[in-house]
Amino acid sequence: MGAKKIQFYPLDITYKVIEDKPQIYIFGRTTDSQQICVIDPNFEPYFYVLLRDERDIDDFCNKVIKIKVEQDKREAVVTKTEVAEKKVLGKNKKLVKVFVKIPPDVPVIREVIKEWEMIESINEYDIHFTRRYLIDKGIIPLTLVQAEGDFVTLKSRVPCFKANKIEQLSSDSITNPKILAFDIETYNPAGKRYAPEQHPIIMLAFYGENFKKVITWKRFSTNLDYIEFVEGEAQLIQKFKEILEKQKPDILAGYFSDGFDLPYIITRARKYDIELDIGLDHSTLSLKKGRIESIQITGIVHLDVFKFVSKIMARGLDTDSYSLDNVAAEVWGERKVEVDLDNLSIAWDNDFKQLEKFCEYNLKDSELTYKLCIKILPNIEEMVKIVGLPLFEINRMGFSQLDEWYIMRQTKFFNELAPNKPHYEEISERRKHTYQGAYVYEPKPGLYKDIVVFDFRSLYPTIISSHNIGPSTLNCRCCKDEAKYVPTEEKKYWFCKKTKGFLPSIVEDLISRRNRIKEMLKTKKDVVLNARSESLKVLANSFYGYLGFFGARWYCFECAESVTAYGRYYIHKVIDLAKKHGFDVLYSDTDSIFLILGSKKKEDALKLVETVNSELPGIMELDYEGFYPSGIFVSAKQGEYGAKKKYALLDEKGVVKITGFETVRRNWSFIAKEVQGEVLNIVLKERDLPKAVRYAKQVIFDLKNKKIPNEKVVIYTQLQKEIGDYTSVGPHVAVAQRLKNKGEDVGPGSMIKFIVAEGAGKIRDKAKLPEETKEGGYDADYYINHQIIPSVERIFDVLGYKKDDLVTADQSKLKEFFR
DNA sequence: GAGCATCGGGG
DNA sequence: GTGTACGATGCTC
Repeated sequence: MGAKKIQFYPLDITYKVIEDKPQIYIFGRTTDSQQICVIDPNFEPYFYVLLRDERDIDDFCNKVIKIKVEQDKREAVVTKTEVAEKKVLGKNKKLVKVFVKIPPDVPVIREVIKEWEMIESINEYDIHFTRRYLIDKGIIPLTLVQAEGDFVTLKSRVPCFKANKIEQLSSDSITNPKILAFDIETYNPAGKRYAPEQHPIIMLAFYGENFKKVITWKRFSTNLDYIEFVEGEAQLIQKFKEILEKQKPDILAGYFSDGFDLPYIITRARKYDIELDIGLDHSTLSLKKGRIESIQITGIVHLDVFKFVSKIMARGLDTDSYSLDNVAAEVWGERKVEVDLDNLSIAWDNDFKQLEKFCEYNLKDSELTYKLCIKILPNIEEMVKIVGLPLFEINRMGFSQLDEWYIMRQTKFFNELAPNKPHYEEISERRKHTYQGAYVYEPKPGLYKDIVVFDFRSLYPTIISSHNIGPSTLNCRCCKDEAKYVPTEEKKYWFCKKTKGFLPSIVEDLISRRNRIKEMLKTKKDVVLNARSESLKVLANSFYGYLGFFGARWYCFECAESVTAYGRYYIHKVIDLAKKHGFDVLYSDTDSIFLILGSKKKEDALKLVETVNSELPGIMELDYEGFYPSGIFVSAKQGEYGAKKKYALLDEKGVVKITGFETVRRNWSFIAKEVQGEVLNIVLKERDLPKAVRYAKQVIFDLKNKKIPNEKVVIYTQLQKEIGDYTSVGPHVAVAQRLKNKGEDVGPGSMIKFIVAEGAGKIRDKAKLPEETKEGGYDADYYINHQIIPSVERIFDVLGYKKDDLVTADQSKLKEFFR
């Protein structure tokens, strides 16, 4: 045994229990590009126990080793105990490391000892076995690992190698993992809910390097060679399996495929009793009960591109919709094939010639998904290498989780014991706890020109690092006498000056690593380094949020409160300096400051940044963010609480950037969205206020005179549950009820279209189906008062125009406001 | 003003 | 899963 050595890049990891022993399975590619599964049978599950009194350790070990719990014809036992030393909130403590046979024994044994009097706490009992393995072995997915052992024969789609030794070899990364993107189209008659139980998959597209394919099962004549016809849906699903088997991708990419494509395929496959045993270990895809969160394929990394885009990249994108179409358009200006999907089902039933176009559409979606995947993969990969968890998991994590698991990995190097996750009562307790947040300098609502914007580079991380903020350094005894208090209102916190804390060390390291990379990036452009820098930034910037996140293991309310206190302190410093230099401060929020240039020049603003930076301590730095020729600041809802983050800016390229306006969602009528966008455009680009007012008034006038086509006033709302289950009946529920009475199939998921029509009573009484409503039959007053006015009210409010002024036909008022 | 309902992504 | 929890916002009562 142990004769052979192989080197490989891990892609996916799982474990199996075989003969009452856990075995780690690591799937990856060898250095010569062969798929492989490396099995490590030598890792044991364990957890830690901290006793109230260290003198009880022997006693505890003697007791715990005797535990036997019968369960499912097997026995959960403690196999051994070890004494370990670790830091618990900065203090060295002796702990007992309790080993069990298989991972599911951990909760069983924990249940037995939970109430023991001598126990202070039980820790690290809820760490998934594979994650535990990666951390303890120091293995980083996607980078070079060496295993010693021998090949074994097992039921598997790839060669298996049993390792008796395994180690991280270097940080060399996998190159060109094979990516296959896919997308399905389903039969979905217009307005009907998605019903995977009823409606078939009619098209399936794949896209990869040198690979394009669309499978469909109604024949039509075509010259497109990538279209392949099969006999029916069952064969289409078989093709799905076949193609995966032949192509052997490392990564299968989809867009919202956790939530749609794969669950749909699974549901349909079940109908035909097709076993979706596509896992490299022949494991079958299945749906778990309840809310589907993710779908994992053993050995093949299923990436849901949408998840990463919407969770991690979201802030870097301007689009407020993360649809494939919008995201692709923003990332590189490419759009989907334009088709009306409502016609797909019609074409499927009647007009086969039309289907070719839908195949092109289908392929294009998978192509966009593929390209998007290529685009974001460096970012996910770098995050994988920094946090140290598998691609599949990193793909689906949010900021707090990424931070938490980054910290978890660091515990090994700092020899820290991980605190437990909070339980129900603790969470609700934490949720109640609030503290003073960031400073906001309220803007005076209005239309402005020549605005310069500055912001602090990584304000909160630099504060955490330079003030040593963390749970273990909070109000330390050693600095009590000469404490330098955090500038909170009551001076109640200080942080240790003598010993660097665990968390601040981590943040400092993140920042300095990033700075080194940024230095390198100055001399050469590099996609990977850039992605690494971005990942480090994301982790560092999320730290403050993590400290105050109710679900965090390293939650520290006092720390979060201190971070914002320092933040307010520093931003005030800048504001004071700006004023001293004669600038008018327009707006400031958290770490950014908007100044009005007035008679000054851009150069003066740049000079101010320099001056500020020369006076800031350490690594803290103010950046020049940009110049905007025009901007409108809008007051928030009537309340006194000012206009928080509600503004639209016109940048130097003529692009309007909107921040904080009520997200115009699909349950707004088209006309409301249209009016809001157009009014902002006129105001910012043309600065022609009378024109904006005229335009809005015209629309209102047109509504009154029923000149707006019905299609622009349709509101779309989705039914979420059975009609009978509603306690409060909204307009769409009332409409749905009538549809049902007519014998239509409506239920959870149905998209209800309605128009608020003329008539008496509540809105729900007036809600009518579009086809029931004659052209112009809508309730103009409703649309004016509940759709148009709310969408532009605040904008006009700023310009000194009240909503009544919009509704009255009196034009004389205009002159008053716009001379 | 609380609490219930919906959106999002996908066809 | 060595498992608990989406987050934000609007509408109705």
